Amino acid sequence: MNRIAPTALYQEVAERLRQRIFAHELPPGTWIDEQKLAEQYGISRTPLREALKVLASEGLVELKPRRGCYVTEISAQDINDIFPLMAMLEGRCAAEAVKRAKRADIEELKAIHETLERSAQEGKIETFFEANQQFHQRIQELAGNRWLLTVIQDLRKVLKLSRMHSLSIEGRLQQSLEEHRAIMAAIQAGDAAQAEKAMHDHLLLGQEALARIHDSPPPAKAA
Amino acid sequence: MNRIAPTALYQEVAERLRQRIFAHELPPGTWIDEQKLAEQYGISRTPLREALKVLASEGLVELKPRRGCYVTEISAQDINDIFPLMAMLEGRCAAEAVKRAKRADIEELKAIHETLERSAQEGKIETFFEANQQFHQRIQELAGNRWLLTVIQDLRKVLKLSRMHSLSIEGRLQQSLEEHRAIMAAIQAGDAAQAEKAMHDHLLLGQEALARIHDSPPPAKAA
DNA sequence: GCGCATAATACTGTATCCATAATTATAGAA
DNA sequence: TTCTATAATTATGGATACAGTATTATGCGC
Repeated sequence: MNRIAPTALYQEVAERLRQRIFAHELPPGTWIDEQKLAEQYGISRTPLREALKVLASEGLVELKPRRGCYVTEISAQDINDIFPLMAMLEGRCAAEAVKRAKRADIEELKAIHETLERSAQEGKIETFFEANQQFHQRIQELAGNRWLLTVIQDLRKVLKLSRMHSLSIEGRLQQSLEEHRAIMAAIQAGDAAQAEKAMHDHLLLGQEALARIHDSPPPAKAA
Repeated sequence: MNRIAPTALYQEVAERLRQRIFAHELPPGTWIDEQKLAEQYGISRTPLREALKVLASEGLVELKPRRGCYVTEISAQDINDIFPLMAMLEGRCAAEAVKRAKRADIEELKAIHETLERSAQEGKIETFFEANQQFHQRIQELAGNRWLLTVIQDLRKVLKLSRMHSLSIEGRLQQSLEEHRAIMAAIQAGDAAQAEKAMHDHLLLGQEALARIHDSPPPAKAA
């Protein structure tokens, strides 16, 4: 009698596949074996195929007619296209958020930011990532534009295809923290233009760090 | 032996449904009867359902579990969310296009613009719409950012759910033409910032016109 | 006469089955 | 030994059949 979550099977499957793709358990370029997967999940191919259609619309997989389904391989060009776009979009979010945020909203953001500071100091990478994600998402929600939110989330899904995405933060934790402070300060000051710029630059600096990593492969461990 | 276009059935079906939705032959809110449609197209429900999954990802229909599929009803709020977003995105396109355009590209744009002028003068609405569409699309392509293009096209699909979309141009043909002249002039002058602003304003003025139409229903005919 | 409950109908969601096309392997010829 | 052609195997795409749930209509009780 599960009244909530009347979610269809194909949606469940789509979500599970998303997680596996983001975790690079299914790396870019991988061929997706429908029969094996269906068997593995204990379902028929029908809902699985419907799930793949959804993932294809999201750009996570590519459906080649009569050739099967492959996890999308994202190019350096794609990364270079998406980051400036995200910088513009998230920048806009920050500006709108400042304009619309109530006192309580800012307090909430501040609390998330402090979690970020704390987890950075204590070296809790996992918590840091989570708080970082929350911080950005909360700002996007505060902007109050459903479609702006949708577009950003769609693009972020594509970015997650690249495992570098997370490395771009990990390698520059202190730097990232500084940028977050600037964003937070602008929001608290109610300065929309400054918040927009700070967020915009934050994203672009992330892209630059990522480009540096890309040039010199192993970032910290044995060279 | 059709070597090209090995397009799957579900894609064909998706495209036909898109056209019917955009033409308001299937108005927003309509329930989509899978069995009837499948019979009508002479296909089984399987590819039809796959097509519906794709349209749902595009936001053109809504899939309510165990309740069926309905054409998305777009709200005034959605319109107000999307237009400023499009203004920003198409503005960016214009700026990027100016930076990247070669001599020949500008000539091509100019040719399209002249078709626009001519069809406006001769009152050929259909041609005008087509040239208008081409003008915007060419600029977006010149920007050379695959993801920027994708995002804009996705949002435009949603806008097309509202039949007002076209009215917002028709009611202010001369005005729209003026704005296009400003855009074209900035591009020819190689002024990226000015092109961005002109394109941005062009979109926002379209939104305003649309809002005015919305307030006073019949725009030209008997009041 | 109105409201609620139960039953019947119809549609969605899933599974199984079949046909077609692609890929791979094997055999034969150069 | 290598390349090509043909055949076989395998996977994708589509159709049909079945099960479960929601909605609606009808009948009974208050």
